[in-house]
Amino acid sequence: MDYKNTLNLPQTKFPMQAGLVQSEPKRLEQWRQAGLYERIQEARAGAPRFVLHDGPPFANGDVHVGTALNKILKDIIVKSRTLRGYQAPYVPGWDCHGLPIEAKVTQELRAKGREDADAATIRQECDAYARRYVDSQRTQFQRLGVLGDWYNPYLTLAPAYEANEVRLFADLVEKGFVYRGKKPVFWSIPYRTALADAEVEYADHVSQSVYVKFKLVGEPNTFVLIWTTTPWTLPANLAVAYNPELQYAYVHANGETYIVANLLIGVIAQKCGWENYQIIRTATADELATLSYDHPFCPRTGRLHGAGFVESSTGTGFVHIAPGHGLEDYQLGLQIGLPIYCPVSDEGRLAPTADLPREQQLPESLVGKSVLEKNNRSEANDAVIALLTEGNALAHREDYHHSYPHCWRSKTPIVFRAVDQWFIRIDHTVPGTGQPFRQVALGAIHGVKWIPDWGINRIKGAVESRPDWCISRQRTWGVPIPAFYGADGEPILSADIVRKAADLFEKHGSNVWFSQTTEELWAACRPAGWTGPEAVNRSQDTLDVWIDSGSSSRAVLMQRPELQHPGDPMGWQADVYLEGSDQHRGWFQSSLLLSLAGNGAPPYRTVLTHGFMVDEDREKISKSKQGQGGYQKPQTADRYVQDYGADVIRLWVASQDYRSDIVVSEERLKKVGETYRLIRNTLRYQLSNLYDFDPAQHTVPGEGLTSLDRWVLGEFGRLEAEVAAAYEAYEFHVVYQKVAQFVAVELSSMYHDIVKDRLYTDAAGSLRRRSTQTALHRILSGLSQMLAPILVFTSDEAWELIPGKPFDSVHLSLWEPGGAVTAESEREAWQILFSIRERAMPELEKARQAKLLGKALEAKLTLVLEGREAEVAAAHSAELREILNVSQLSIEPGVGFVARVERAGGAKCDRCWHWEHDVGQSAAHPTLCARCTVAVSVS
RNA sequence: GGGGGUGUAGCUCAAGUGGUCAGAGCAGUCUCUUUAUAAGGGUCAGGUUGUGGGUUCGAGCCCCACCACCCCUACCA
Repeated sequence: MDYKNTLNLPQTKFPMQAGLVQSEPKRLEQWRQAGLYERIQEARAGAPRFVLHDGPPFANGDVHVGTALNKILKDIIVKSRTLRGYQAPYVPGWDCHGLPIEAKVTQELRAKGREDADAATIRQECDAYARRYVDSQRTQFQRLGVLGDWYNPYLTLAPAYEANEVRLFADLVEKGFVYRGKKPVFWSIPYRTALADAEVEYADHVSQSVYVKFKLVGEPNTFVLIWTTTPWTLPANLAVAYNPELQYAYVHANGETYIVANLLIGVIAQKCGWENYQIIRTATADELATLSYDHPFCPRTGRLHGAGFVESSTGTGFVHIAPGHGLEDYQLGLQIGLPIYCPVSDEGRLAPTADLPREQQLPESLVGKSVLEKNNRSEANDAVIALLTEGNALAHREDYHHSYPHCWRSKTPIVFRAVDQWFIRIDHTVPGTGQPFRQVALGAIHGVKWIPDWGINRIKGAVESRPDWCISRQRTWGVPIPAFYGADGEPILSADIVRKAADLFEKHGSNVWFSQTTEELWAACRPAGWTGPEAVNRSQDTLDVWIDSGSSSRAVLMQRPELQHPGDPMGWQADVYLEGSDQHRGWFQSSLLLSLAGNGAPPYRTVLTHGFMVDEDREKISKSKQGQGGYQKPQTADRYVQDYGADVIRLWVASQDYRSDIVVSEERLKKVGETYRLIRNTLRYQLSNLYDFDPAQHTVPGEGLTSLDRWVLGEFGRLEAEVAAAYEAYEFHVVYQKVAQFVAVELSSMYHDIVKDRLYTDAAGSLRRRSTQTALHRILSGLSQMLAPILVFTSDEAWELIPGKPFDSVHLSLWEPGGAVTAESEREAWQILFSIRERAMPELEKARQAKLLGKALEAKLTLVLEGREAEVAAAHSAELREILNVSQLSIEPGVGFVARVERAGGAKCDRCWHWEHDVGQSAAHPTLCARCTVAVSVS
């Protein structure tokens, strides 16, 4: 007779093969139809709130793996808090304004021959463009298993958002933070606009550096030598700076006399080809202060000034000062009363200005020369160098390799250029505190928790060193700065005006600023009882996009009822912000400054930071490398999802400590795929052995469980507690490590392997089997729950098949970890038993290698034990035999540890494969052991 | 050029205030199983903790220098 079908062999609908790429979209659809996100929020109504505020990605392009990492981490946090009973809403957002979209749209319009499109038209196109990408990115984010309020996100282009952003701006105006000034700012020539610090990327660059002779007035044949990497700024030169702390000397060479810094003489001599130079005498700082020089090609003179920022590491010790082209130059210029002279037009061409008499300015030959570089050369540089050569003012010219700021969009080198712009004054004295805003901000930083803790240094560094915030952009696609200009050209800006504009934006969208006439706008925005000048023009500038996203505390956190912490006066503050570490300078900072200035408090309580994606060589994933065939496939989220499935991607995200860099490689993903299969098979094993288990009827209470089951539940309880703590601390890689280890060791290698015999061969309804099923059921539920934030699809798939579950989705369930605890004495006994097992296994393996036996059940094992081990083993000999999985075990007291293996006696039971002496006692079942005979007759 | 971070077996992670702490899992090897079977069990092997110094009776863990990579920064004018 074939007894195989009398066994309780595993049965389940949970497939071994996941087929994630096909199955995940189905589950996603199931969730969508069920309104899972909404149901979760309803289920947690009244529960304590946990708010993670989303940093808005830019609504352009496909979702990059790095962006996917960020979103997945956020989702893991939200889901894990939800699981623990919090109401954790997730409102995704998108950053919709800005140069990349405007550039793309104008390009498209140009291609369609619509070069004459006006601002309002361009903006409508931009709006449509941004929304298109919001849709496409939304789909990609959802595919990752991220749950949220996807169809009610926050968009920085929404009229209500713009209105609240502008109201926040009004508060800043009211408190005196905002001013208009002419200062050097980053300027993108191709896009004809000022750029924010955060819109600048550093890249390697080769500059044409020149050593230039400035002829001293009244000292024949004597020159001050300056060095610059930007020859095109020389027409703007108004002074020369030296460092009073440095030593300078007169040097005679090639028949001329030069003044340079002592420390640099050697280097300069080599570069300029001074073969037999002589140091004539030192030049004191007092002496230098009296000197003036003739500009090399503009008919004017300048003076020398002491300045601490001049360094002696490179150059000549003298710095050419152009207050219109550098921040330090500008500051020095202000100090000594120089005009902020910037003879470069918006288009990046040299041009005279009204700051100086025309005759003192650049020669006609330079006018119109373009500063913009192509292949490391620019017309302006070439023309200036030609003039210098002509005038015998060029001492040396060489390529200079360094990293230089570039426009993030056009990838061209930016220029520093003084223009009239709107600024936020960072050192503004905060009304009511008497403290400079910068100090207030630094103080507030200490009230926020930064994870990892070095994050505080980053944000402090950013706030300490930042200049005033240039907030105006010469662009169309953005929130207009609601300012006007009077007949005299002076700006008109007040909080009341701005608030009225905000109301207008709220009603009609900010497009009104471009579609209506100045008269109409002024009529709508002019405050009642206005006594100031009347507006004749409106501002054409838009706000820096960092003001957009940085205003989300006002425009989102304070607006949405579901994001408030009821009963907390500061309840609008988010619990967590989570972005890449570059955002210390970016969104973390802009959000902090704006919320502090406008709302009076930081927008967040904890700021979490993650590292960046690097490839297998730990080099950053770069577009250029992609272009050179460095990657086989595009580094988009979708591509990885299509290859591995979202759950594997999520497990990969969880597997690494995200606080440092994240390695993305096929090898790594394949390894994680292995772990995924291990976990999946574990869940499958448990499910498949619960096919006939109804927790309502069959659950065995704690005291009735077998000791082994109590042991495993105790271990599992400890795991749950550790995993819960790891989630709490945002250490998901610890979750991964602990779970993977537990699944591989405690479950797969130990418990599951041991318990197979009971589950398959005991009578289906036997206490021992039901006891083990009780444990499996408990572990399966808990395991699904602790995996749910990471394996969002797989855990739900398993959960669905768990008998008697009280929630229809694991994501709705409440996870209460760390329930069962094994008594200490029982735990100690099991530790001893497993330690004996560990030492006995190799002995069994030796016998196997010697071909004495195949499976352990063919063995009889004799253990010689001493002391406590002997005691425990004797008291638990049945358990010990079971965990060794041998047919026969004999324990003998003795000395030390000896394990003797021989073939088991008796006969092999046809059903359970144990070797027993009681096989054949039943006439009905002559090939069965006594235990199986009972099992067969019961069932 | 400055600031911050990282660097432990092929891969991910561990190793309170320096003292059996060099460990785990995975992958790899050999092997047993056909009652989780495109699964499962067992066995073995793997690292002079980026490099070089130093402090100490004793250092992945403290100090110094250097190297590699990542992030931020500075118009080296």
